Amino acid sequence: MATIKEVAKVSGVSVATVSRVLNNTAPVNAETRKRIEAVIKELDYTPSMIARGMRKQQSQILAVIIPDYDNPYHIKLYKHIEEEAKQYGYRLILICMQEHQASEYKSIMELMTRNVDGIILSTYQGNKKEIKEIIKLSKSIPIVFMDNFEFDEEINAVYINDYQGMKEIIEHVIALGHKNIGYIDKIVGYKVANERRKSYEDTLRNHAIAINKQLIYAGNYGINSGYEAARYFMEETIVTPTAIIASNDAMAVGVLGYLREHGYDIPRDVVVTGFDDIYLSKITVPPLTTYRQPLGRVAKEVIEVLHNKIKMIGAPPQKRMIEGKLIARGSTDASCKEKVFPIKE
Amino acid sequence: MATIKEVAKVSGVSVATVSRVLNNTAPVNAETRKRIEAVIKELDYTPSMIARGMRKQQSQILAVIIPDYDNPYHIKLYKHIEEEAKQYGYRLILICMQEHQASEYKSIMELMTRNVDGIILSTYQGNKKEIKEIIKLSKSIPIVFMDNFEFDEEINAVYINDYQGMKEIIEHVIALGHKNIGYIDKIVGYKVANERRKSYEDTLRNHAIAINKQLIYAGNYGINSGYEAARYFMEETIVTPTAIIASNDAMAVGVLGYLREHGYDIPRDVVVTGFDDIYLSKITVPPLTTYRQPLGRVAKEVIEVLHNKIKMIGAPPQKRMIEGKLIARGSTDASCKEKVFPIKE
DNA sequence: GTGAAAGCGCTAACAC
DNA sequence: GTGTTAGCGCTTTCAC
Repeated sequence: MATIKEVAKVSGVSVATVSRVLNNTAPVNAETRKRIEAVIKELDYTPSMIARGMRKQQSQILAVIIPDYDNPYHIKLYKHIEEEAKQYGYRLILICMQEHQASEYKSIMELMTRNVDGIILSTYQGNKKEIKEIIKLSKSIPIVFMDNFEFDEEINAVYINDYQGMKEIIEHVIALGHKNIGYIDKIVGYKVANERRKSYEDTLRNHAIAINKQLIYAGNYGINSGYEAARYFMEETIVTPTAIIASNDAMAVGVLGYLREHGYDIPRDVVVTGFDDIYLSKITVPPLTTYRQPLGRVAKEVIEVLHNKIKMIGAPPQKRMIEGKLIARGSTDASCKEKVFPIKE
Repeated sequence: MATIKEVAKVSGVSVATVSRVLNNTAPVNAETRKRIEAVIKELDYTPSMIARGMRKQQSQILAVIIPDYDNPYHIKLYKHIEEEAKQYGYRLILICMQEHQASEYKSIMELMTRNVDGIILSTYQGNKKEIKEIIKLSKSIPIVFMDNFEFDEEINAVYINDYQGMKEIIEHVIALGHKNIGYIDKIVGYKVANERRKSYEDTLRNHAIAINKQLIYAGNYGINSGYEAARYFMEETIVTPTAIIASNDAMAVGVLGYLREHGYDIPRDVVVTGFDDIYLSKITVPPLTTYRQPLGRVAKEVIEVLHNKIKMIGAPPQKRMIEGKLIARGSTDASCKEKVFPIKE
């Protein structure tokens, strides 16, 4: 790999001048510029990002921290973030907490030693104490939270209107005539889980349906825990629900798995809903009613907020909430004949 | 972030000595070492990987290039690679070609400017000419190929025994009494596609079944193209196949989607098989017969080969082939009552 | 066993 | 409009 020095030598100028044409940071004689550009092409020179990063104390790399590779939701989010980040010239490091002994805090520290320019934190794993630490860290490195935060903290955050989303789902199910509505939660609830859960309870109450604690099951956002939840609802509760609301799609897939395995007809015997609208929700049998998160939009906001923060070190913290959309499919509505294939996006 | 200089100052030694205790690169007086270690802890100092990288001309970062985020196969592979890479202290950059206008070649060049230590190339996108270029690049940067190569090239490669895998699948289907066996290929065939296709043809021939070109459909490894293939087989071919062999799981999912949509009973009317054993293949209705790739093992070999190459710059190229395993499920065998949930791994 | 100093490839003052 | 130079944080000779 050629260096700036070689380019300078071959062009018969100083490295400063080469740097100037590279960065367009000061006027350069047109002739000289042309000559240098020719040499650059000739030597196939590309500036070392690492040296540049060393000098500028930044790397043009962002890190995305997610809790789980198996949930297509996170991968889809990552995909959109990557696409958006590219526009600004960032590369991404993907970190999954699931695998790591290390805490999110530790990971962020390590990322800082790599001069990562910013961090997108889309996890729901940390404990309160660690979140506090991370919020402190966010004074020294730009971080956008996508979960794991309280509204009153001074942080950057981009998130879906979970409350509204769950409200629409519950009202959809109530409108179908259901009263015994099981709910699958996430065990340790941070923002996402809290909002959805609160919405479930409020909406039931608003429709004069009493909340039955027995119809709330603590899952973990994985397929298996949805399966387990369905088993619990069908085999162990006093009142068997006729509707099962999973607080994400992956768990709903597990619910469908159990119900199918045990001969239930969906939606006749039981209706099922998810949340997120990952592509899985289209290929299940029947396809899943869910709440669509516009992840393209989310990613756009995330990168915008992060980039602002990176450019203007003192930029005020931003919180942006994004609306999703109820998607009714066969798991609640037998008459729904939405054409599933070809799957778009 | 504290620097080595501050540590040196506070400890009352030179940066060289601090560096020595950091890297254990020369004997240091026990007392001095202890003092320095205390200061390191006190200042919460961690060496800047970027400065270290600058100096040592390496970054402890590997890049993984995959063709597609939507196929869980690649994500699962990435997951295993990350886990393995961690043992050696590497971080990973994930690049998906699908999104990028840029070619694989361009991406690799860019990666080089970031001092990436090595590259894992698990794509099937490039054209012959570009592959040649990349093979040239592999002289200057360690690359492990997982597809897109010819056996006789002087490169590092880790791959599944695709030929054997497809052979087992086809023989399984033949044993079930099928003779009209449709096959869904990948359009531009590099190694993976070539091997599977060749195996399909050879195995048919070995069992005295004539190859019917009309029963071979060119897909693209995506769910939708499987759907399209099934439509083609069921609506357009003269002989309608009673078995559909998809050369990966994602396409098989699409096949199942079409067949279900049109009221076929699987496996009674048509049997379907995939390849890879991604988790999707367990949650389809019915679960999918497929060939399991031991990706943990694959990742281990990949990192081993790559790391050797990074450590010993002149290390001879290595090719490692790994065996998979036929997994028969409900899509070929109605009697198969494999318990799907909870999904393991 | 330890320190001084060069240098990795680049950018940005500062001179001219 | 261009060159010289310092320095980003680290490792690694080379002296002592």
